[in-house]
Amino acid sequence: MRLTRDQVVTGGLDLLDEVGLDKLTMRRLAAALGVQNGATYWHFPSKQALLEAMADRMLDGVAAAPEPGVPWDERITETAHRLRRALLARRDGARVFAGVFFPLPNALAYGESMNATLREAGLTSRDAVWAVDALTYYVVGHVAEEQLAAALPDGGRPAAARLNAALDPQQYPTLHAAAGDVAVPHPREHFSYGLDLLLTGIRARVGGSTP
Amino acid sequence: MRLTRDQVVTGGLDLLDEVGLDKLTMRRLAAALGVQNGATYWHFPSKQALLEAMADRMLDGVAAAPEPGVPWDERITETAHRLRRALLARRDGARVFAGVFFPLPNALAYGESMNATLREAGLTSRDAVWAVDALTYYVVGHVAEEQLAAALPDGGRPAAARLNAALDPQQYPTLHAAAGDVAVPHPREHFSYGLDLLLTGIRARVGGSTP
DNA sequence: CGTTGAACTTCAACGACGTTGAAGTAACTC
DNA sequence: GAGTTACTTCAACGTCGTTGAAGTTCAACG
Repeated sequence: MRLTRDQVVTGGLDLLDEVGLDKLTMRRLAAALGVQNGATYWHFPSKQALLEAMADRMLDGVAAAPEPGVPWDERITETAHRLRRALLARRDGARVFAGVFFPLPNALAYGESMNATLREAGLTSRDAVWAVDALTYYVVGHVAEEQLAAALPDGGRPAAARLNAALDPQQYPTLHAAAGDVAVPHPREHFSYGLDLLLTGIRARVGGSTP
Repeated sequence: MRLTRDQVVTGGLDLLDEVGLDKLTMRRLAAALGVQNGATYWHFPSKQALLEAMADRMLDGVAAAPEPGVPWDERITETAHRLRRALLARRDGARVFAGVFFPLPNALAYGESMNATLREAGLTSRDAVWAVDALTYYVVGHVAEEQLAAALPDGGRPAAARLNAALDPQQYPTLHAAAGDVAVPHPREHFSYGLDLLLTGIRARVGGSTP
């Protein structure tokens, strides 16, 4: 059976879901594809190149088709949520994405969509680029932590216990008091809160001077 | 010559500066410490445990001693900049920090400092925790990218050329137009911009209703 | 001082990993 | 059907994190 480049990417993503990024191995991938070890190296020069292709595949459909009547801040919110869902859809998706350096087509399309929306809203070129950066760092960081928590053993019980044991009320009074809020039961609300902080900041830049 | 736990951590950080995270190896570390391969495993059960200790060491002094007269938003800004400088001070510092799961003493002290300041400012317990999360994701993400760019070969020239080649003006018009802003010459200003977006958002939550 | 037990190191190995290259096999082209 | 390209197999190289048994150093105690 011959392999396709696309089959390798798909197999990589399926294997990622199954075993996680740490156990995602070229040998394991070859085995999952029913092929010998070196075979994937015909389609990708290195594991890193494969991971980049996987990352870009994950971002399929994240770039928003600009809907006409929707205000800019809702479009930003929608795209940020789309990116979050795309990363969340695959095990360790955020870590895979964060490990990729070069901007690939879907990532560029995402950046272009965000950037264009912010330019329309009235930001300068420089401010738009920087605002997209801030938004993206936030989304990726948040999802990475979501997925980390999801991957903890026993639903995070031992980790939570270890944290509570470390939270000495003398040294860390407000954290100790907030322990119930740290064990997050509402990830989507949590995500939206930080996203809204950024959006409020951007709105202030838009509403102010437009030189 | 006997080893100390602290010597291993210090040696690890020095080696990190010298060779970077990818080439930071237990064997190389042992060699740098003038010791045989297995020796470090007496002081740390695993490489991950050593990395956690290194990460916490990096955060020494980041938690702000609460200065009396300074308003809350300036204290947040100051602490965020301190975290950035601490991560920036070591090669791949942000990546090392991001790879650590459990909150260690200095990380907890940082969280407590941020959280306490936001509680004083008037945020609810839940909002304070979530706002600290957003701030921290932003700082770590930003520094990770700063250090990634700093580690590019030839000062990033080939990477910038590759990016410009990929930035088709038809598909990515606003990104293409902003190409000059993407090659960031002012990292500190860039950092402050995103940080101010978040602070503006937090100020709006503080100034509004305080139920 | 001499001995004992703990603290620490050495040494050799295990299994797994990414990657490579020579040799083989299948598929398309003419 | 011959030849070339496309792809796979197979065996290996070097490196990695980690382990465990055996050795060494050191401090404390009798």
